[in-house]
Amino acid sequence: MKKAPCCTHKKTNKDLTHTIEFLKIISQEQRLKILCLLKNGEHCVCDIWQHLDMPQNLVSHHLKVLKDYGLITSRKDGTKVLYTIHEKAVTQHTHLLNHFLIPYGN
Amino acid sequence: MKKAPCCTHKKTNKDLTHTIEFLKIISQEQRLKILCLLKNGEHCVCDIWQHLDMPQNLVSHHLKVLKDYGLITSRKDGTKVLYTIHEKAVTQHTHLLNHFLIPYGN
DNA sequence: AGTATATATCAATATAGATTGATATAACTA
DNA sequence: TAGTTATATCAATCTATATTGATATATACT
Repeated sequence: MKKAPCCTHKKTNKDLTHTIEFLKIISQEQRLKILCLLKNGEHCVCDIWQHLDMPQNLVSHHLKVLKDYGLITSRKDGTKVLYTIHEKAVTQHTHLLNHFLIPYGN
Repeated sequence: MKKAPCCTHKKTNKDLTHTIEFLKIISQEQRLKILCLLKNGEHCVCDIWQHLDMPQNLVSHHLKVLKDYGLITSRKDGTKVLYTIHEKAVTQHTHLLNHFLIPYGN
């Protein structure tokens, strides 16, 4: 049986690990909603928790997860902290994902 | 604050639920490996568990999850069961995912 | 300085789901 | 029919992580 590249090559295996990490992070309703909200512009934490109707500390926690993995960035503005999607990083990860799902030439 | 479509519209909310289900299913190393293996051709269960070095019953279980969600199909061939990726379904789900992550016009 | 608002952190609990071991079913072969 | 191979199912356990409640920090305002 011919071995598939996704499971043999070291580089591809590393890519797989990264893709799984990425997927585990975004496969969570609250976090995907946050990303979707941020993809169209900068928002502070209070915007987010009021809009998504979830506790402030939980939003902060999810934002930390997203930021730690480089999917969003932040900047301070007075007492507020404004978050933005890191479009380039997200795009790179989705491209990597497609690599594992879509056959060559599609 | 202008509400983002991903969280307001009923249709989009339904899409979000489906996308989350899809992501939860593929955000699992063994399952993504299986999909990656199947994306380049049909394989029986014994191919898969031998190739991915995991117990047969676990492979069967993951295959069931993937099939129940329509990401793969199967056909019998004697004692063997051959599985294939359902390319169209996978592509549809990845498109839906991009909708939640990539800003309009990108 | 004292109060209010915005955000972050931490420990504890709850919960979903991956994995394992044992066993069942189904088809082919001698 | 008995034995062998391929696959599926079930119950039990293990593990990761989302959520909650309480609290800390940091900035702005009077």
